[in-house]
Amino acid sequence: MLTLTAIRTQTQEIIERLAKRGIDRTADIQQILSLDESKRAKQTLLEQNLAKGNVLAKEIGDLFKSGDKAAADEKKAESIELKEAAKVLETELTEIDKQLTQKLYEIPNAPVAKVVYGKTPEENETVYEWGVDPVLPANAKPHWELTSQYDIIDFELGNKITGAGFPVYKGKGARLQRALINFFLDEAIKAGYYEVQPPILVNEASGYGTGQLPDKEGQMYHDKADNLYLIPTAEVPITNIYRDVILKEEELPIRNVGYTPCFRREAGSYGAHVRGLNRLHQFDKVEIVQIAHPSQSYEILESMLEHVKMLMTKLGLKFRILRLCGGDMGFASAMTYDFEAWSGAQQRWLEVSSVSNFETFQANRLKCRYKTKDGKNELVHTLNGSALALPRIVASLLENNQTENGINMPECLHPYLGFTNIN
RNA sequence: GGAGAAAUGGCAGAGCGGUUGAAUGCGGCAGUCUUGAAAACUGUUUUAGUGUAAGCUAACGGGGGUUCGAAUCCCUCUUUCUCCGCCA
Repeated sequence: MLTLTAIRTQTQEIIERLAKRGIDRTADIQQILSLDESKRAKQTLLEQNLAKGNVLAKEIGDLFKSGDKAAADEKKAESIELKEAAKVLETELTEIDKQLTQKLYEIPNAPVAKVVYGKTPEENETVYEWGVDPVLPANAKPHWELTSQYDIIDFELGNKITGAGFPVYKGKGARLQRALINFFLDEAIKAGYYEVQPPILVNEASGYGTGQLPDKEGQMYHDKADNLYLIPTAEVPITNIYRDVILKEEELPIRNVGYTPCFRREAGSYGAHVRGLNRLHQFDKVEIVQIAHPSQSYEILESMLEHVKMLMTKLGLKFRILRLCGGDMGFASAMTYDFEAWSGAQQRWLEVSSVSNFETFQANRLKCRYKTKDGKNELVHTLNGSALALPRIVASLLENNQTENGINMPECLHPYLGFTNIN
């Protein structure tokens, strides 16, 4: 969530930046400011009351020691009165605070200067493009036909075992998954990331920490018996490692990478554009996460883009990078770049990675700070990106590399695959 | 899953109803000494809110309660440890 300090000191700027998402939050911001004001007023009253109570309690203690019971009892009565008043104040304060927090949770992050105004994906800016159109055979097929032709991914079998969106990877299909995961992890480690293997179920606090809750409650699978959520991305557990943590300034930046399966309910999406691997309920992803000094976070965002670019280039997939417009950005992000791979047979771009800087938005909820040299605690910036998500990479690889004699695998995967061609 | 014990500052570890934000040790930081370092000695060392500041308030795993007053008593949840059971 946005910090109260920012809302208080840069009110107008925040409103203008939020407007880039195509929303007007002026009224909400004003309400937050007035709630904040009445909260502080109430708090001052309560604290004055408590201070009096503390003095009284001490006096009563002293009177008891000196044996002056009558005087002590008199003060006791006064103390009880104070306490009742305090109880009322406290209830009021809690109520105001609840409203304030609720309001703060509802405000998305404010896009930074570079982000353009826009409401739809069409308004995203293309900032980079690489690769050439694949040359496909005359009867080129979309991946969902290729996967059944070569029997490497079985959607029907997944339907039987679990349901739609839970495919079974078979034979070379399964090995391709494993190869990609290992390739992505190894490349990240080479680039200086530290591998972690986090839990794939998280508690409620973690969901709030990275902003999935309360915003995207319905998008996560929820185990009600134990109140745990299946992660929609490794970002959640990996970033939450740093919840309630105060880091040393020299520890920054922290660079973590992790592979996990990801689970998304994707409620309400149907149709041809979500066919095959285009949208799944369970998929695999290697995620890079950085905890950064605020002065370095945009430099780091660039370096993360470079890393993903390198992966795409090695895989030989034609791709482009979009800087998302305000309206297309995720709730918690201050700036996001999407990578899209070209899908030759579908003749469309498929989103394969999303790299974002959240600035202090997550850190504020997580209470992740670093200690400056003069001993002050400041919020860190958090960043993350897919490097990469598998299904659409697989879709593009299969479609773009299909030939009359099978599907050729890119060279970078050969050592991981143990074969060079799916036929 | 059953039985028992426990949870205190960066760490170890006292305190078990009267001022305790918390003894002591270690670690960290600053200084004295030293050519420098070590040792020794001295000082300092949690966080959040509020306030221009002095200060005030809150926090001893989380939540609730008893009391004029709770780290200390009670309830509850969570976690950890020991023993038993089960088990990849």
